[in-house]
Amino acid sequence: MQLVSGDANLREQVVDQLRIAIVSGELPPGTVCSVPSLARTLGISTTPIREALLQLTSDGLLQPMRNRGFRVVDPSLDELRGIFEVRMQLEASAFRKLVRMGADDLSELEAQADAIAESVETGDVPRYLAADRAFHAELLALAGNEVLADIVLRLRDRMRLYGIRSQHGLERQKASVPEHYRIIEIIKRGLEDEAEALMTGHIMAWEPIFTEAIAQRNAQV
Amino acid sequence: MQLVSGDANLREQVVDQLRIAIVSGELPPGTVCSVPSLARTLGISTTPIREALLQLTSDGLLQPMRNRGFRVVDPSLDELRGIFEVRMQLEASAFRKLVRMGADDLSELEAQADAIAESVETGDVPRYLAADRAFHAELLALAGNEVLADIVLRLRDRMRLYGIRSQHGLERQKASVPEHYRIIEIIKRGLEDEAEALMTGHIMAWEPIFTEAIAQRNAQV
DNA sequence: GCGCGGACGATTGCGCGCAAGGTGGGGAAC
DNA sequence: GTTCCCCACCTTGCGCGCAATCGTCCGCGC
Repeated sequence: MQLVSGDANLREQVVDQLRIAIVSGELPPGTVCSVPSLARTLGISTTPIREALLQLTSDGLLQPMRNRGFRVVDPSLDELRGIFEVRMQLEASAFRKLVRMGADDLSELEAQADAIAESVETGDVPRYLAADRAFHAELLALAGNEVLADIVLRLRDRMRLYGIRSQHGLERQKASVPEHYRIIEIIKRGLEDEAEALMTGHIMAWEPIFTEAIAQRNAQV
Repeated sequence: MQLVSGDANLREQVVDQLRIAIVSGELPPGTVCSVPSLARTLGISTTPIREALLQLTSDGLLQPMRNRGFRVVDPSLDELRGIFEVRMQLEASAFRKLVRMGADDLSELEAQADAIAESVETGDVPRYLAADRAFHAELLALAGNEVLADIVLRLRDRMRLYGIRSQHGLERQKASVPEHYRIIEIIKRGLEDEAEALMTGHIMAWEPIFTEAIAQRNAQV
């Protein structure tokens, strides 16, 4: 893991890098991070490390082990199911609300949909993830409930993305491309009846992929 | 504000105390807290203070002002509406699911419902809040989605309780007593059709009370 | 061979100092 | 009186050391 000098303060850099390392599987579940060891590895002081680990603990990615360090939590199937259940409800209802309200400026959505399509074309998985996240963030912002948007985005950032590069994962990425354009079209035309079903399917299609990936991982261990 | 020696570490004590002070209105919106000033006030070092303020910032109760301190965020009506919208959806569907599944042990719920009734009887508002929170926490736990339960409880802990002691607030407390018993009865009898409406009403009945309280406060300033 | 105890090592939580940076107010200039 | 500039104060973010605590491992006794 390497710190990039993008953000100003060290704490946020550590949070971002560790989160990526955890959700991508680079830091497998069960790995124990400690404040002093990470400080040595990254060549910085313990203070921003400690603050970052506390943040990730609050986010549900780490769990503290008294005087032993912070352990990367096991992504249980129950947790995954719980996350998908909440996301499905909130994003579907937010989308339906957005379709009912209508929206003026869909250019950002269109730009991100294009970025998603290009990423799938070129096989650029990190860019796909970033663009997909940005697309849904914009969608949620348009729906006009910041609290809901914040919750959903945090849930996204908490999910392990183990199956993303699998055969099924790549197929799902490809299948998601037209769905994003369809989402935009539904907003433009105000097709409220189609909204909920499309969004539900769009989200839940990922569940078996992640479930399978986590189940495989658990079977290995 | 005073630190109680209940929890072990100072950080959590500070978080809890500050959260109570903020949601109760003891620390009005706009108040600026700084790490060194709070450290002097509480007579402890800056480190646990700083960690607590970062936590509350992440929870949405404070917002950092570069080199000026942490400001208690203004509880906008939009935010309140957003919180209620999410809570309504999640708690109602979780309750419906629980009624469908059924539950074995409702003794904890009954105990908390009794505590709620007693608190209203004696006018013990803090105890009412604690018991009501515990009741709904148990309800969410029985529904079997930890992720959802965590989200809802965090939203509860984020809401300002300004109107709780008003005339309408006290009336609402009294009206909520039979509703809690009714909730238990609905689980016992598996009355799935009544579940969603009751829970929605039970939650949303508070919205105008808090809305009014916040609107009044905003009008004063 | 097996169970137990004590010491070692590592970790957390907290206290504290310091450099960098921004805010606001007071004083000077016009 | 108004405006502008500069300085002093306060803040954040980070580095670092220390006491208390817990897990672990090795050696000793049985």
